[in-house]
This record gives sequence, C-alpha cells and structure tokens, in this order.
Amino acid sequence: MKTRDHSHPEVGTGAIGTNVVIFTLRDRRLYLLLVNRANNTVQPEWALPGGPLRLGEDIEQSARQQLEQEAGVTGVYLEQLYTLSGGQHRSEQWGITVAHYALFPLHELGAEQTNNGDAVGWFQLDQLPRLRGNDRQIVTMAHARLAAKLEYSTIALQFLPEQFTLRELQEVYETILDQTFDKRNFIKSVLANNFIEETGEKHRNGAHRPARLYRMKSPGKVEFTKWSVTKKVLVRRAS
Amino acid sequence: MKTRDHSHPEVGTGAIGTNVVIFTLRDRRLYLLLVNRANNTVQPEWALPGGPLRLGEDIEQSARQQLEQEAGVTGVYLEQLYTLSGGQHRSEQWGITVAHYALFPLHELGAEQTNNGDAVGWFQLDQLPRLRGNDRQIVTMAHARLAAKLEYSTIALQFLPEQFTLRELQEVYETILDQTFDKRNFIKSVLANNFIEETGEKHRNGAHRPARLYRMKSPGKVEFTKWSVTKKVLVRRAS
DNA sequence: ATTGTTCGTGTATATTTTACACGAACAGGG
DNA sequence: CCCTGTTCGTGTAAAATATACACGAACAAT
Repeated sequence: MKTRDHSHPEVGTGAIGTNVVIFTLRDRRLYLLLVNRANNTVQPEWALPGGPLRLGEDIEQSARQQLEQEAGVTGVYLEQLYTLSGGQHRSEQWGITVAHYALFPLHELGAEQTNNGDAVGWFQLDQLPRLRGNDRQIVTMAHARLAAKLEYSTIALQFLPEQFTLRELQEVYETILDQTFDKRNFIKSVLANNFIEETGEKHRNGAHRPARLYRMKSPGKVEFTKWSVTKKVLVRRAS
Repeated sequence: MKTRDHSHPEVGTGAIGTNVVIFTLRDRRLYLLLVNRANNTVQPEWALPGGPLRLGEDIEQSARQQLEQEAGVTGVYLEQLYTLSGGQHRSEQWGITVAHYALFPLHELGAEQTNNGDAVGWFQLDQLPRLRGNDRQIVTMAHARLAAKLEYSTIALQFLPEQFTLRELQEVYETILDQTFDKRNFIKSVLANNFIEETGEKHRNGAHRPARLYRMKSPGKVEFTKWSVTKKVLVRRAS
C-alpha cells in the first residue's frame, strides 16, 4: 500500500460522469425525467440523464449541459447531490458518477425527445420503472434532499413562475412532502418568513373568487428561511 | 457537442481523488489535520490528507484508507461532503476531488506523522495556514455541514468517549458553534431528545462535586433528533 | 470546619405551533 | 338578476416549545 504517487497526490485515474434527477411538478404529482438507454433493444432501459465529464470540464457545467441536451432546460436550479462509485451496470466498466438534482418549473413544457435522439419521458416519482445501476438510489436521495430543503429554504419557489398564488405554493409543499397543510397556518408561516410579497394583481381562474398573486422579493435566489414552513414534518422525520 | 459515447453513457475519463477534513476537539478548540505536501522544499505546503482513487475502489473505502494512513484512525464517523473539479493546483493537472469530513474523538491521541513519512500536524480551525488549491473552501464547507448537523442530529456524540458528562457534550456544541448556552436549558433540550441515558457512574475530576456520566442509547449510530438542540442558532443562521 | 470549585435543578414568561369555520368574491346558468 | 357552486381569505384560543434566570449540593484540599 505504499504505491501513492506524490507528484500528483490527489488524483487517480478513472471514468467520471455526471447525472441529473430533473424534477418537475404537474397536476399535484412529482415527475422526473428518464432517458431510454437501450439503443436498439426491445426491452427499454431507463436511466437518469447523464453523460461523461470531459477532461477539464467543470462538474456543474457538465450537469447543465445534460440538462439542456436531454430536457432542453437552461437556467434552472441545480444542486450537486452525491458522488457514487462502482460498476454502474452489469456490463459496464467501473466509474464514478456525480449525481445532481434540478428543478424544472411546472409552467414550462418538457420535451419528449433529447437533442441526440434518445427517447425520454416524464415519470411519476411513485411509478418509476426499473432503473439502471444505482439510479434508483440517487432518485431517493434527491427526493429526500428536496423535501428537507423545503423546510428551511425558499427552494419551493423554484417550481413556480414569477407570479404565483399562495395556493400554488402550498401545492408544491403538499406534493413533494405528500402531506396536506392547513391553509391558514400555511399562509401565516410563509408570510412570517417574509420572502414573498403581493403584486397587487389577481389571478382569475374560474367561477370563483380570484386569488391574489405574489412574487419573490429576491427572484432567483434560494435563501434560508427563519422558521420552518412545515414544522410538523421536521418532527415527524425524526421519529 | 454530439460526441457523447453511448456505449458508456455516463463516464468520461479523468483523474479522481478523495480528500478528508479530519476534525478533532481539544481544549475547547476545533482542530483539523493537515499534511505537508512540499516534499523537499523549504516552504511548507499544507493540504488536506487525500490521495488518488484507484480503479475499482469504492469512494468511502478510499477516504477511510487515507484516514488510516495519514492519521492512524479507523472506525470513525465519515461523511461525504462535496465533489469539486478543476485544476487542483497551479502546476497540477486537472482532476476532481471527492471531499469528505471525519470526526476524530478527542480522547484518542493523534499521530504527528503519516504512515508514509509526510509531515502532518493538527491546526486550529481559526488559525490555518495557507492551503493548497481549494482545500480552504472544502474546510469551510465541512465546518458548515458539521455545525448544521449539530442542530438536528446526534453527531456531536461522535467526538465523545463511550461515557461522558453533560458538560462535555455542551462543550462540543459550544466549541463547534462558537457560542455559549445556558446549562439548564441545554440539558433540558438534550434530555428531551432522549438519545442518552445515565450510566449511574460518576466522574471525579477535582476538588468539586463529581458529574454524572451518560452514554448513548444507540452507540455508534448518528440519528436525527426530534427537536433542535440549539434552536436559537437555527434562527440566527437564517438572518 | 472553611474555602473554592463544579454539579444539578425549577419556574415564570415569551414565542411558536396547532386546531379550527365561515363570510367574501367571482362565473355561470336559469 | 338571482341563485348556485366554487375557491379565496381571514382570527383566535389552546398547546407546545424556547428562553431567561440563581442557588443549594457535593466534593477535595487545606
């Protein structure tokens, strides 16, 4: 075990790739994007969008490139999740994958095909097909991280357009956490954190009272909240 | 940009290494281990312990190996932190580093020399020398993560021996968060979370009343707490 | 027995969280 | 224009949690 190379003390050689769990929200359901990797086989093989990290390339850049190539999205929230090593797949060589997750705003439509011809599809989180390698594990981590961040950050707003109603915001929380909240308490909690404000406009929707529209005070930024928006969940998670 | 390799869709080729921020606590100060990488130079060059990830090797295994080689520690708490890419150093080639942090219990003594002859030393967190590459950034992340985890997990116990006093536990919190707490409230908070219990034994220390000894109910495990041990900090962090 | 030190404890107040129901505003249809 | 169906918007009281705060108890040394 004395084979360490001191001229380049921190580096070995191997195969590196990046991965992204792209979440979106539609009809009170959490969806994510999968790519069919089985090129010409009958049996589809679904996997997370991802690709190799080229020499000299920045990790986040690489992940963003895949976001654009496979889902046609740019400028969305992206966060590194975890790095896994191992045989990615039965027939594949060993390598490591830097997993990410991204939030795709629900108001933008998703492409059904990648830029390079792979078949892609949006799958409901709780109805995923069999995934390749440890992609399933990555999805679970991504969901857990996202759910945790709802508690103490403004990340939920990344799913919403510039103007949104409080109900829409509440639905983001309820969908991701798979839980319902009391409307009055939810609003109180959100407003207490003081990161959104009324726009003055209203949102007409149907044969009922229109909802007020709100906007983020610091658009684009994801900040920490002073108080947990969903304290109940914090406790439950720990039990 | 259509050069993606579909036979190995997730992997590129590059240089991979792992890194560990090894924390320990002594005299109410947070220390971490650094290695002098300047082999024969006059000018020391301090860096985090780390090394290459060999082909086929598991990431965590690699980090644990460095823990053992450079600090002689085994079986401690280790957690992956973040993966960074870029030129590790001026003269070095591009590569990626999977950064970790580890907690070294204060009661075990630290070696002053690695197994392979590098000079090593424990440095106080707030008195670090200039570090190589982005190691400084990694240290900052590690400290932030550790501090955050004190709030909602039992990670602090990883610094303590099997039996410990409540004051010792409180000092762990105070040192890492750089803050003091009211003794009575701290104890209430810790006991409410219900993850430690009295051993019945006492700890004689000097010419004063001896302190009761406690132990973890689930030794070795790091669990989520029901309530924040230090709620005040949660709020402050967000402001 | 006195001194110096750390240990161990309780209560009152403030803050935060939770539970809970009904009138208001609109569109559509008769 | 009135009625109906629907979602919007709001307040208060009780429970849980967090905070502030001080003094006698237990020991070792002298």
